[in-house]
Amino acid sequence: MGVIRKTKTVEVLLNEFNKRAVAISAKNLIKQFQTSFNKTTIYRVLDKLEEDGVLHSFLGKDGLKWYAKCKGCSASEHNDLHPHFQCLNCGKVDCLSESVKLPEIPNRKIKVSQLLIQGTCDTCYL
Amino acid sequence: MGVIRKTKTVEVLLNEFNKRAVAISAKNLIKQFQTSFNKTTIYRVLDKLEEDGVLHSFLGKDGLKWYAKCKGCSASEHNDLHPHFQCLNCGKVDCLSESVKLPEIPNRKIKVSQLLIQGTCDTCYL
DNA sequence: AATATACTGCAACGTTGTTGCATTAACAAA
DNA sequence: TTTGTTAATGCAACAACGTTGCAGTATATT
Ligand SMILES: [Zn+2]
Ligand SMILES: [Zn+2]
Ligand SMILES: [Zn+2]
Ligand SMILES: [Zn+2]
Repeated sequence: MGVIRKTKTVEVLLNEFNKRAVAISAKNLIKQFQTSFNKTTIYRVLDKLEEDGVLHSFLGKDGLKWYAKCKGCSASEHNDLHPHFQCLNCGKVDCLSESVKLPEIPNRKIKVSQLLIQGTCDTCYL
Repeated sequence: MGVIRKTKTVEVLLNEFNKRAVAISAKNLIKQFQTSFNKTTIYRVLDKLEEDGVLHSFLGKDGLKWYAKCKGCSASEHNDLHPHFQCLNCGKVDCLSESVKLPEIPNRKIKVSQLLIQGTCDTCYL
């Protein structure tokens, strides 16, 4: 399907992802824009933006859904196999550009992988 | 705290993990034993078994909580940094003994990591 | 057997996310 | 600009997974 119309919600959410260079959770966006948009709308716009290859999603440490901007993805090809880092202190989540070398697994066909690294981020690192 | 009393629930659940060599989701156990045990009890026993170093937990592809037997863990030291494999066809989840080499991340302190590999398992692999 | 308390079941609740449907707004054609 | 099509939205209700409080029960110790 894909995002077709340039609505207020799409504009505002996209602007948020452009402004902040980090990943943002759906929960966070819903809280931030609760006076402007309904949570259902936010979930649906995020879905569409992911289908379109504008955002990619992954699960954070508590199973919450996070989104971040894609680099070089399209609706037909998603390239989001990079690891993510979540700070256990401030909760911030970043995309890591470093690639992961997956272990060898006999007799199995690997399709996707998600690596979530947790620890202390540069800001919280004392 | 730890598991102290050998109750029926503990016995049955532990037996289940010993019988099957794979990871089991809380959801699965609740469904399987819904006539025998209350879901609250199952959640609590799993919690305790994890605290005791008998089981370790991780999140599967949908954010569901999975448990598997620990090898060489204790209440004081948990050694569950191995990756897991989830079959996209049959849903089965295994612990992988292979270790993962984490990417270098400057200015951050790594505490935990969870790697979930998804694909087709040996049984479903045609 | 009596006691202390860990464990259990139940009901009610919390959070994240989804669905159905009526209304509104975006876009294009007239 | 006006009109018409239909995607997008808001709302309420729901669904799934998991948690909490509390009263009653079972375990282990004396
Ligand atoms: Zn931080
Ligand atoms: Zn990312
Ligand atoms: Zn399989
Ligand atoms: Zn494991």
